Amino acid sequence: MSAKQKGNVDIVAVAKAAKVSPSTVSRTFNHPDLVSPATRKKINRAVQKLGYIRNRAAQTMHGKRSATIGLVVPTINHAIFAEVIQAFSDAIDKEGFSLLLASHGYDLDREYAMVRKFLEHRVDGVALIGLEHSQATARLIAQQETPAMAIWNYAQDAALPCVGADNRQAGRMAAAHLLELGHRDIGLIFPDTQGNDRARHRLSAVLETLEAAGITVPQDRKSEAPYSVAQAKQAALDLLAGPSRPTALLCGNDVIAQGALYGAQKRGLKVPEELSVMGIGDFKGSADIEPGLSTVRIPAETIGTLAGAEFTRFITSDTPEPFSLCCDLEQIIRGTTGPA
Amino acid sequence: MSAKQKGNVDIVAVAKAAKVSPSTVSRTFNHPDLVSPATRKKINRAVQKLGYIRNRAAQTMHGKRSATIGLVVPTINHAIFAEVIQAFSDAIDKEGFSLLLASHGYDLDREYAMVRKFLEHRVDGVALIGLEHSQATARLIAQQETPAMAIWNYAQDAALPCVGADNRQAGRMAAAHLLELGHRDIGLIFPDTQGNDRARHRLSAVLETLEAAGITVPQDRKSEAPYSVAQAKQAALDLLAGPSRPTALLCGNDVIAQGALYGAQKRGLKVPEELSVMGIGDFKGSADIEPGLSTVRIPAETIGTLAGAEFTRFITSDTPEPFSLCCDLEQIIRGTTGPA
DNA sequence: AATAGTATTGCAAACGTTTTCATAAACTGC
DNA sequence: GCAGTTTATGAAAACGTTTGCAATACTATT
Repeated sequence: MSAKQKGNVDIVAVAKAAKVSPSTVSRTFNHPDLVSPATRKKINRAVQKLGYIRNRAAQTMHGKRSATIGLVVPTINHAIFAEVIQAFSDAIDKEGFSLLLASHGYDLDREYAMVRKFLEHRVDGVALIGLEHSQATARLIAQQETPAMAIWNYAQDAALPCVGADNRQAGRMAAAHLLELGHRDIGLIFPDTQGNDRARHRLSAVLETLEAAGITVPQDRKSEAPYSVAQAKQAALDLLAGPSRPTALLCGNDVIAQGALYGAQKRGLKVPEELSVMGIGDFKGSADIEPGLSTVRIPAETIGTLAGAEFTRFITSDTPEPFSLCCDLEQIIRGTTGPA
Repeated sequence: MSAKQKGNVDIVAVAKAAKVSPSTVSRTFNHPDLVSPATRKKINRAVQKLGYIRNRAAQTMHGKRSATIGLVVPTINHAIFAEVIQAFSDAIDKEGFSLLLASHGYDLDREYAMVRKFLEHRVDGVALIGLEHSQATARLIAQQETPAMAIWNYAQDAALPCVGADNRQAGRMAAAHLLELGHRDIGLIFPDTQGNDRARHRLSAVLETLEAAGITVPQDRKSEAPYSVAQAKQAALDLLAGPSRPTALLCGNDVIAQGALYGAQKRGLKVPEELSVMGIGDFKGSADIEPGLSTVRIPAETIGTLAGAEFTRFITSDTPEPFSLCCDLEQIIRGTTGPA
């Protein structure tokens, strides 16, 4: 029927119940074609009866893959990463891998600690967000010879295989859109770029693009806010408080843009007539805000799925070749941007 | 200095380098007080030099804890669960545990598969969302004697230790608020309650509360939408299309409420003057929408943190006693609800 | 200086698998 | 029937730890 006495149902208990050797049981799981159908049936019955569950730890110890992949993200609680995590998780699950997840709160030393923790668990691979990591982290994964990859950023000369998008390009596209609409007095709300190469690349590309158009953004048009709707809203309120106000706000990502939009609405400003708001990211939900958020689409789900698929392929391949994928960006023009 | 030849730096390599026995090395990690400071120093130097990283799989196999906890959620890509996951992850990380995460997309059979997968990895505990699970899942964890807990729901007579809130109470509070404001024609937008006891409890409590006030909600005032802003928006548009429209919308959670709000705005309705919108959950961001969303606060972060803390305590305790915590709900009245 | 106790270390068995090698049995084709 | 294959199984070593037990070295007590 079911539940046998103790909890120690192992492969030899199954073997005994099926009157075969442990080796045969193991083979039934790993190379079913090598064991006769009759024996297989006997064994499966025993497995059922005893409620046997394979012990991955033991397999791992033997040198087989652990069938786990570690993913270290800055934060889970964040529209954009949640979406990649979901997609990545689904993709590797499809290949039989389990996801070990940790977050470091944008602290590269904690990132190192998390990677280390995962290596203790002998993950088959470590995936990180972005391409900026501490020396120690790089050394660790190199030395350990554990497959590693970067998600979210793409760069030709990246030290790690990566699947992501070009954040500089994203910054350029966002700025270009506002320039095309004739805006010349543009406010910027970006997060702290320390340890966040995504934000840094976007910001520098934005500034370069504007400069190329002859625009230098004065200090009082630059504001810093973390990826929080509430704090971005406050930052926007401040930016829009002065006697003169910008005609457009370019935001580090859609969360900030959403906050900025609420801030503008609170100030009673008509968007996009009196103020344009431009985001970057195109998060789930950005399309549904009223008015719909203009932004640069970074295909989070695609990136997550692709990353998971490529990484598992890389890990399971006998002849692994490095990979790198650059996902296309897209200007999404909705209702928050209009002519200056 | 660093990187030794192969990748096979194990405890005996360290032992050799430090000229002690493997047992002593092991003890240095697990019972440092049992080994002399001098020896410890020698060993630590060897560890540094060789870049040794403990092998959890081997420890696990020996019968020690795996130091992993499996968390199975309906979906990651979602405001509300992202928040609990984050809090739970942080809480167990603080106790040295790693998080194995999987999602099942509201499919209880897939949930079973995920739990099984985790048991193969010999997680020290399995945490599930909600109290509704398949028979097979229950049997599995019972038989395996793996600690298990439920997050998000609370019920006195729960089969599992749980940390969460009373979703019926949440439904009652939401309905009560609208009744107090004098609403009698109330539209409902809820997700499919199949395999989702949170939603089911909320909905039934809402209906009971309304009925107790003499109100029966006609079929054409009930709408179904998944937890998606876009689809909820559509559902709201439909509900508000008829010749007569409800004076209030009560939504299954804040994501739906957000969609409903956008739908109302799109219809050109003034909220809360012409239509009240009530949510449940108080997700991150609900406070910042314009106008701020009225809702019933379910303290996701608190729940996650508490759940993580209680669970690890339970797992590591020599004399584990079952636990259960009911987190308080709170009516949060913001700008989307007003008198009928 | 002998004894008892304590602190430190090593030996070896155990944990649950997988896999190499060897063996036995069952087929080939003549 | 017989050598040569092929197929199915088992025995045993290996993976990297932890820990109970035994052995040794040191300390304090008389």
